[in-house]
Amino acid sequence: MRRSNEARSGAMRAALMAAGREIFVSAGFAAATTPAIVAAAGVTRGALYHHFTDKTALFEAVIRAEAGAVAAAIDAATVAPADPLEALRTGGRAFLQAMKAPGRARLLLVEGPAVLGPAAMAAIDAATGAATLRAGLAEAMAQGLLRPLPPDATAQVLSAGYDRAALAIAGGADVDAWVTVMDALLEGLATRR
Amino acid sequence: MRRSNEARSGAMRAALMAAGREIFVSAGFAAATTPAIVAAAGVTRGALYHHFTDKTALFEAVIRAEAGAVAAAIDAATVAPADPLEALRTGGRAFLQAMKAPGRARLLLVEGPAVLGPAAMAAIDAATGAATLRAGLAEAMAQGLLRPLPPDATAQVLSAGYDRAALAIAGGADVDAWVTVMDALLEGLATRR
DNA sequence: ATAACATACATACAGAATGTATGTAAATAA
DNA sequence: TTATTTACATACATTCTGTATGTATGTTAT
Repeated sequence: MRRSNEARSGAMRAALMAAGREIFVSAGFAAATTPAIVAAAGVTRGALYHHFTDKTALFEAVIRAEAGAVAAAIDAATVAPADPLEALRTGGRAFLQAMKAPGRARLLLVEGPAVLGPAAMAAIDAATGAATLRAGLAEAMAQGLLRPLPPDATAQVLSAGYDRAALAIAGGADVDAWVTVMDALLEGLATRR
Repeated sequence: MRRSNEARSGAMRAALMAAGREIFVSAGFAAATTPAIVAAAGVTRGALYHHFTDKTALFEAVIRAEAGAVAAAIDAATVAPADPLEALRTGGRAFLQAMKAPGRARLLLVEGPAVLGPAAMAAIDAATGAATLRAGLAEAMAQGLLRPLPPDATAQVLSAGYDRAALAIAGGADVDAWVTVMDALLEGLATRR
């Protein structure tokens, strides 16, 4: 069985990331041991430390993949938005839907900020989805649909609300109540007619 | 020098919690080693493991103290509120003020949820401050000052916004922008007149 | 095609941290 | 005062992390 190095590396990285995701979710980053991870992948620690500088680097790769998946799901859901406000509501719902993936909320909202730091997580989010939210808000404000407010802080506060909703839903909470509240929040920020 | 066991234990627990807080803040829970903590307290690991079952138990004691301090600061600031809505705004500002204590935002909002879990942190918050916020919202809704919404989800979403604000401020952000946004959020949820 | 080299991965090792077990001194109880 | 519990220190066993080293497989050049 002869495989190119590129194919081998790609498959190995994917296998390590999948195993890492599994252990990180079930045990948390701190209790996720590298022996457990490589056992789940059916390899040795040599492979892990060949492809990733350390346990944190593997974790970061997993986080980036998760963040990318969420961003892709939101992008796919917000094609052809009627208006910026509707786009925000739709994007929010798509976010909550995407965050239902098992373990994803814990990875992106709890472990990630603790392990990589809030700043690094913000940078990852910015590279993926957060910029879209901020741009959507700014656009809605420019069109006079939303009250003029500091766009950065507004985007982050709304994002924090959606994050908390995602965590609650991951914990078994009812989706509808949270969608209701988030929609009310957005409507409250809309200009009066 | 003769001291009662109760006094000894109290002083030792306080010293360990102070040293733990210091190291947890500077290094994070994972990188905070028990040798470093007891060195900062000027004792040995024997004292630590006599008073706390493990490193996590010490951490939880520190977290509970921090949460209690925040709750006390909010309580002190919200004596004699004009109306429920004003109480919410005042409480929010007091929260942001209290969260300026160095390292507090990281402890309560980043490390705590990761180490103890979001559920345990919610329980700690509930025992301290979160119940007040929820009650304030419910009261404001009952008086017709706020739109009727699921009180739990609403309280958590607002709390998440204030949390994010506290983290941003801890990271050096300007307080005013965040107060503006949070006040706008509350005003948006108020009933129209 | 084969020698020379690089890449992929496994094995072996050194250091450090955690939690426990055990030992000693001080305080409380009998 | 003696007995017993409490407070703390020291010593130990286990386990994990990251690195160093070794081997096999793939790639490049002559």
